[in-house]
Amino acid sequence: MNLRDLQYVVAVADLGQFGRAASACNVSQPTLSGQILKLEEELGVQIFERDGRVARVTERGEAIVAHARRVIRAADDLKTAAAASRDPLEGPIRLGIIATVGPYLAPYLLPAAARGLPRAPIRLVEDLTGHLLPLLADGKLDAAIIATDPPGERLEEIALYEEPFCLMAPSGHPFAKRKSVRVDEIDPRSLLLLADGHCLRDQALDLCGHPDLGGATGADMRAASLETLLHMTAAGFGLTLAPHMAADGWRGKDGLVAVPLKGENVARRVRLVWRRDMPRKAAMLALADVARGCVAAGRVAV
Amino acid sequence: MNLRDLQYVVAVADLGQFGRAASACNVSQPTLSGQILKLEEELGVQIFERDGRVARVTERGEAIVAHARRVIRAADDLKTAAAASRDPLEGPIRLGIIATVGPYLAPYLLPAAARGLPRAPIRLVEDLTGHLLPLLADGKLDAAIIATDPPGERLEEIALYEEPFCLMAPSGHPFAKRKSVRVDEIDPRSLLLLADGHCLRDQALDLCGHPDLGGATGADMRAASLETLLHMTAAGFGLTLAPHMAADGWRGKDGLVAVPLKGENVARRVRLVWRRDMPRKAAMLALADVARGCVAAGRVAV
DNA sequence: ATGGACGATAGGAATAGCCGATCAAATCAT
DNA sequence: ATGATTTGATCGGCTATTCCTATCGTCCAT
Repeated sequence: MNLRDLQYVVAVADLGQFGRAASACNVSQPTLSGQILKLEEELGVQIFERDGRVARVTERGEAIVAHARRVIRAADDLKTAAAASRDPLEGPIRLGIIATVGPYLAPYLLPAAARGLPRAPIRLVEDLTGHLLPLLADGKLDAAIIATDPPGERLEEIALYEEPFCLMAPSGHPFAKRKSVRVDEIDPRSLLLLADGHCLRDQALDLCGHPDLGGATGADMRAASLETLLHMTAAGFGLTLAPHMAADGWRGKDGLVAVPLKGENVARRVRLVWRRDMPRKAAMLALADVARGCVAAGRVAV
Repeated sequence: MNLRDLQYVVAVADLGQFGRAASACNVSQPTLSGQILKLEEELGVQIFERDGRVARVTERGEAIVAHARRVIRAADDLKTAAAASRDPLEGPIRLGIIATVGPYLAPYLLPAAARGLPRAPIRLVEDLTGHLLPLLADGKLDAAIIATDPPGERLEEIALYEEPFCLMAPSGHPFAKRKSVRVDEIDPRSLLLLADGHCLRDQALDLCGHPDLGGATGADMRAASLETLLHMTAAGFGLTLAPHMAADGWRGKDGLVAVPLKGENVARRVRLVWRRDMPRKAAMLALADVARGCVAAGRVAV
């Protein structure tokens, strides 16, 4: 058995074809075929079902493939650890970030990181929490910035900042003139919400209640971005909860007013998370420092 | 990089010498030296410090070695998974068992397992919980039978049975004639205890109090085995808490009486634990069934 | 039926891994 | 101090593995 063979197996499992897998691995198709055949014989398990069209993973093969992924991830970690032991702050950091933080933090974070971590270029991936965490677990991301409790013990986290929510109301709205609004004053049916999967959607529903009403909110919005939501709010379609950094971008613009919220937990905790096995903890801590610096020094948020 | 190279690294780290490591790996010393040298160059990290006498792991090497162990364990798991996918119930099970369970359960468990799991011979390792758990984590054991909560999320467990404690008293003792004794009636200073590291010692102290007195119990015993303790008790040196299965062995013998205990938590929960990554869960569940069968069917315990 | 896509097979070339023999440095015993 | 011993590195040659190109068989779609 061999690390390379396992990479071949994973490639076939991912791409569904021997030929594609071979070119992805930069070897010829016969080479890959032969090695996999040999491995199957060595293990006594047929991993793939070849029916001429596609290569499917057999039921017994599934376990093998899963373990192969684990081995490869561990080997990658070893290489990363070796590189990190030269200089943990050197080498690219693949950073996931949720869609309701990315647009507002990135413009500050990226330049700050370029200064604070000059040898560690940041590659940003913006997506939903539910998509980022598997990528993280798979070793396809080095870290992620999210706003919910990370699941399980396999992840390590460090808090970046607390970000209060604001109620966003069109300027004509009765709330627009208020100093503050209590969460229980807000009619959840008037709330405009993001699409499923955005943690901000769940947090807004948690705060303003009635998640049991299902999707029966006023406009029944499933907006793909916070900006869409804010435009809709300005146009008078309803109200929105926005994190402070998003609200800040609209300060001074016409048509939309940010009103502080009163109540329990009217803030979200934004944190940096990474796999506990990831060998560049020093880089993670440095990145967290940079991010905290953005928030503290800049005009950004809380 | 290669799985074999990583095995070489781990062998050197474990044995402290290139030569020994080479023979442990069944290769010549020049081969092993060469491969490790090549790996060090490839990773850009000097893993070992050669000073002519011993090969020490460098500080930067420590991380590499730790990751290498992880890779190898994952690869071993893959092989195990392959074998298990043929028949999970085939192949030896290396089973750790704590010293206060082993002598009483093993005589029933081993024959029962030989019948219930005929193709999975049990290799029993008796030791303290604190020694078994690292062996388990290292993949040097497949499972362990312990009586405390397993730490962390990396282990999976299944309860086997609840085993009440009995107060063991010499036949002349006032408690010997009682139907039952409350734990708070027992003077902890009269308790004979096992050596440090036995969970039963801690459990006895938890029940009868005064762990803050340090070792100031009556006879200040640190017995290595429960049998020693029971003999001491029979000889009148004090009292002992014994799990039901151990007490049962003395039933009918002169000089020692087992008295049921009253109170909270006067039982221990014996369970089977294994690494979550271990691919033979089916064998674990079958083994647990066998063990439960011993306890239920036999005259053993509760 | 036929062309195209896919994987298996065969034979030869390149590479990597291995061994025995030997060398250099450090340690130990006299 | 000095020779013996131990330990790891180096060298030359051998072997096994891995890889490639070319080719074939099979299945599917046209």
